[in-house]
Amino acid sequence: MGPIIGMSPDKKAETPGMQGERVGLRGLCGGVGTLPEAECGAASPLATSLDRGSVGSGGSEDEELTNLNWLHENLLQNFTLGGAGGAQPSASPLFDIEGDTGAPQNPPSSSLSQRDSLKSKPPFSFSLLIYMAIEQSPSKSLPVKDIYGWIVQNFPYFSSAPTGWKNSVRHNLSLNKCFRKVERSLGKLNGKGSLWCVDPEYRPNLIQALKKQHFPAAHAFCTPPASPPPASPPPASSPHRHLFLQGCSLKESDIDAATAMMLLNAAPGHHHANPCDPESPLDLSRPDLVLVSSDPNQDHNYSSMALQCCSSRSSSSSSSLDDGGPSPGHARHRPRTCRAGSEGFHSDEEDSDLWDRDERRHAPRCCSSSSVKHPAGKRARREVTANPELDEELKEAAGSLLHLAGIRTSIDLKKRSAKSKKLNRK
DNA sequence: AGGGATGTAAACATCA
DNA sequence: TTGATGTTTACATCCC
Repeated sequence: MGPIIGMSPDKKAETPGMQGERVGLRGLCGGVGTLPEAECGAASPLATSLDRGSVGSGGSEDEELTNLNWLHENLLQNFTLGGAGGAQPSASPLFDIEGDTGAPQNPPSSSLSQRDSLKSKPPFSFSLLIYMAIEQSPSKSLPVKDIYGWIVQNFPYFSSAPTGWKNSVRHNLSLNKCFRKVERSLGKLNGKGSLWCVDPEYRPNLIQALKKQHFPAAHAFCTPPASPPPASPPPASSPHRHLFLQGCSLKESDIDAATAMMLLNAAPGHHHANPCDPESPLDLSRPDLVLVSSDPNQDHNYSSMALQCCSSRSSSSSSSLDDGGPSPGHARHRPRTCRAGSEGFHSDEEDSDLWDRDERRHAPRCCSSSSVKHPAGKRARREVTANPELDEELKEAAGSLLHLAGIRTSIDLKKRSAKSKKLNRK
């Protein structure tokens, strides 16, 4: 997975639409400062989205379009609606967590071929699938079962696939540092297992991974007319990706926007509250969450730390979603901190910058890590940095969205040509 | 060629 | 007891 470059944190402030949506979600959940599912369990995406009944209504074997279509249909449309329409409920079933809004405006089954395409194996890694599932959930946390459900719903391929993929999902959840286990609240004792959320610290990794999964080939295959075609062969790094994109007729803007959606939806600066933090509801509207550090050292610290740990493969696209630690063994089999229960469900903010990876790895699984903690909001502060790279990405994302809306910005054009040049060089 | 990422399978433990 | 969940290990494959 990719070296992850954190995103500009200003998303919240800059995307009122999303904010409105979040606010809407928050309002739906009704609760603030409570465990995600404890309050929003009824609003579980699964509870609503699975009801849409598009699962397994399979068809032919369109192997290619699957996921961009899916991404486009579900993420982009939602986002654009949410962004342009303010707090309009999403048209996407994925985001239709209002629950009872009836048939989605753009049901996945609206297009036969599209639906059919959903029967193919997604080109996303399990990490990304899990990430998307979690991110699509209103509470930003899901039990394993709901993750299964989300995957099955959105990728019916898995509904008929051998159940080994579930093992893979669990394996990923356990193994991947990007995901954190969150014990269900005491008030939600029914139901087995824990909630899983995305570790905000690693969210950029996942975003980057998602981006990398689309961008290179997207540029190769879907180069916009404004840009010269890449001279080199498409850098599709895998046959699967290649296949997947070969039939892709999506415009680059679609792909960009898809990524943009994810970027914006999941940027570190996004500041939807940490689902792992009982004190931190999904409240994007809280201006106090946007802590902008004026300390360049902090910024650099964060940036360098994040970039270092996230780009262990020298900004190639394949650094681990794990922290990119030096030791594979360590990276892969890190002891997971137990954010368990009401008490163990500690905020990510408590994770320490100084608590380096090794310490983290060697920390006891169930940490009453009160001794090594950060003051709350430190992460938020450090993530809201003036990292120009993040800024660029955010601009790019915004440009993509504008482009999707038919508005081509100068930034957009510049970025695209720059991208094309970059690709040509490669 | 080697390392890393990813996928898959399996064993095992825990818990409802 | 059973099934779901979670962890860990091992191995294969692909890509850089």
